[in-house]
Amino acid sequence: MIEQAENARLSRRLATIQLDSPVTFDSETYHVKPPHQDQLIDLLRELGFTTLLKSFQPSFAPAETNEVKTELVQDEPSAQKFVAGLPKGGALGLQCLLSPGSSMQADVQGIALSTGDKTSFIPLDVRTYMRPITALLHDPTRTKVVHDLKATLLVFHRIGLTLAAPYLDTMVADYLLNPNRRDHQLETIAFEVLDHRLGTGQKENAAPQSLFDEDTGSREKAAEAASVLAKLAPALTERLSDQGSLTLFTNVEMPLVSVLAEIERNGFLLDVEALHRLSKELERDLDKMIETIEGLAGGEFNINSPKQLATVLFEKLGLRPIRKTKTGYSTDEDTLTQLATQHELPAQIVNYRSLSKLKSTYVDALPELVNPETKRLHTSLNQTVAATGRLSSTEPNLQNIPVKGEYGLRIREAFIAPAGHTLLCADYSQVEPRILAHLSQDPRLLAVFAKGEDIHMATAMEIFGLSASHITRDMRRVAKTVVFGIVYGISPFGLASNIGVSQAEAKKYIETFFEKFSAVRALMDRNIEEGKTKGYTTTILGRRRPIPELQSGDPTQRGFGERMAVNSPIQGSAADLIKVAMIDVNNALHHEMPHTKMILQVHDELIFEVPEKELAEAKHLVKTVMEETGKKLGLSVPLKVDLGTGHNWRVAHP
DNA sequence: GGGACAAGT
DNA sequence: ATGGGACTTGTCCCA
Repeated sequence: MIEQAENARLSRRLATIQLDSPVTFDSETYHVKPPHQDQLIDLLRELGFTTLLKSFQPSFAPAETNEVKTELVQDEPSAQKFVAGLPKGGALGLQCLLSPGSSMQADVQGIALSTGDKTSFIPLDVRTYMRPITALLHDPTRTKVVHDLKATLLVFHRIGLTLAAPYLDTMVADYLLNPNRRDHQLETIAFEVLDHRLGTGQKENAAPQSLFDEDTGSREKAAEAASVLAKLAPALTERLSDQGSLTLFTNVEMPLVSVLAEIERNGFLLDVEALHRLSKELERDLDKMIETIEGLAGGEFNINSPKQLATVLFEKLGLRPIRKTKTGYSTDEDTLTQLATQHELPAQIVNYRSLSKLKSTYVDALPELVNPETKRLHTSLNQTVAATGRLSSTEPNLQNIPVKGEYGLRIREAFIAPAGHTLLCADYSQVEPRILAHLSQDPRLLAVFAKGEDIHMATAMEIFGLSASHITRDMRRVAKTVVFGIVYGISPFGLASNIGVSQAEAKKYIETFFEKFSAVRALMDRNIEEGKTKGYTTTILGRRRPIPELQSGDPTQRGFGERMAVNSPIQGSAADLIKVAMIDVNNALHHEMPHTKMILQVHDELIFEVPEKELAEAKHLVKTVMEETGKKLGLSVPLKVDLGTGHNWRVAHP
């Protein structure tokens, strides 16, 4: 509308202007036309513009309806009739209908079950008719197809229901098929795989039907989802099989789901009182620091605002900016450390920032997340976020609890074991370098690990060409950083800024490393080459990661892609490995020591809560099973697990 | 809602 | 002339 008025105005104006060049103006050309629906939807989905996609979806609602014919089951005979009428075995779609509210507190109002052509909805207010249904939920010949299985398992557990394997979680399946995507919603998958527009089945303001007397729309929606789930199963299975990920999916990712649910349910005990005391202490320290800082700055300002800080540093105090961000001058730690030579203020800011971070993110935030019923901290371990195959942790993120600095360690101290129990931390020692050795088959690296030598010492000896007795702590530190850099896809610049040497010096280290461990260079070249020709990289268990950046014309983008191509197989294989270990350890614990509970995974580390009496036994079991995982997966190097124990995470950390 | 920054592996 | 380590999540500021 606005465009039209604008166009008309413009046409009139142009008509009054004498033009020298023969430009024709046709205002029609400038009219905004409706988008090319299908192309737009495809593009938005490909780019992961979920919110935009949703905003477009309603206007594209197709004329046809996806309504699913559904039986309502609310007594034993009808339950029996439904179950008896189902074809034997195969996929059973399951969708819970939750009461409104957060997933942790929500109640199950009912469940929809479907084989694809037969669908039923079972309200869960009365339980007398549940027997045939629970038999169905435990039928080992039926694959339970669920979207976000972990959430379903958690909710089921709360209401005393169980769901037996085998499972097919469509969310996780889609993650293995498209690990770069952030969005793995059922709606998106259904549309892409089945061309089915979910949620269009129910009409707006549908009149209540006699069959579904309450909340008709939601019940229909659950039924439709269940039916779609059943239909997705064969298609997703085929896709996974085609890309060589079906074994990973079936033998690792699916069994892992219930392990993760269990970890989340177990939770971590937190010493809230200790954190409260720490908070007071930090507050005092921070107040003092604010005074000092404002004294040095010559006035009040918001230290938490990088923008205001930049004004103080670079305008008021006239310090020379080191580098720019998109929006202004950078004030990150690296910059401030450099500025520290010119003025007292920057060092104070660095200090203030680190304490302020600890206080707001951990000390004050963690107690708020303690579940009032269990009195414990229940993180969410997400299986479908990290593109490399790692897990991620949210609400709270327990994978980035501080480990450095006095205050950082005091925070770890607040993660405790209950009376009569102790924490057991089991840490894979240098998994990534070991995987590097395995993937590259570099003879020197293999030898180092076979002999159980110190990898960083060994590389230091090679890089500097010295015998063990001549390697200083600093040389070992440099070697360690070089190995890390190699794993991440190194550049001389990155390494140089990391170890504080010149770029030329860093380049020399890298070159020497590659001379001594030439199979490692060959591996990287191979990873990049494979990424370029196939479009994706793979891990030891066949996990894929597409790297479209490798095809980019932009050298920066391509460089980025090359580093991902180097890092993803290593980081991803490490993720594969620990996932297998988690499943095996959990199984062993269930069989042999049911009172020892796994309570967290932090990428290469597993944490357990153990009754003190079982500690010796648990240590042995955990270490053995974790180290056996390497042999099980055919690794060319032994795996080493370090153990630590104690009543809090600080002392238990190896 | 995006950017800057900082915490972890 | 400037920029090149991977993967995350949470907090804060600011438009």
